[in-house]
Amino acid sequence: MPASAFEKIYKIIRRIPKGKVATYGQIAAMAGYERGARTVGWALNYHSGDDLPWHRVINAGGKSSLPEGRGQLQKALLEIEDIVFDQQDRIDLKKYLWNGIQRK
DNA sequence: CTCCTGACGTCCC
DNA sequence: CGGGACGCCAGGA
Repeated sequence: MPASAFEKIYKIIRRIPKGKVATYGQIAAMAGYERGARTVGWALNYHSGDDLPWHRVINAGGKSSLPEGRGQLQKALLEIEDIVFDQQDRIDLKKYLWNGIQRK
């Protein structure tokens, strides 16, 4: 039982399959907060655990919003998941964006 | 109760 | 194309 909105967000993020990525807005929309993209990021920042594939969460620009420090870590983790970055350190959302939003 | 902040998104200039 | 500002939700002081 989702005691807080975080629970829902965490749950959704955990549903992200390997090799796929999701944007804050997308997750927010799936959680029911289409305009609460910030809340998603805030939840992740507040959360501290390895059970959450936070590295699969990126911004609408297909890039990590984190500082270089965590950004580097995130990039490394994503590369391990078969995700590639372009010269601009951006991810090809057309190929790696999680289509779980369709909940097919 | 009010003000501020935050791993975003989108519009406006 | 780049930068600035507002809006969104939730929590902490």
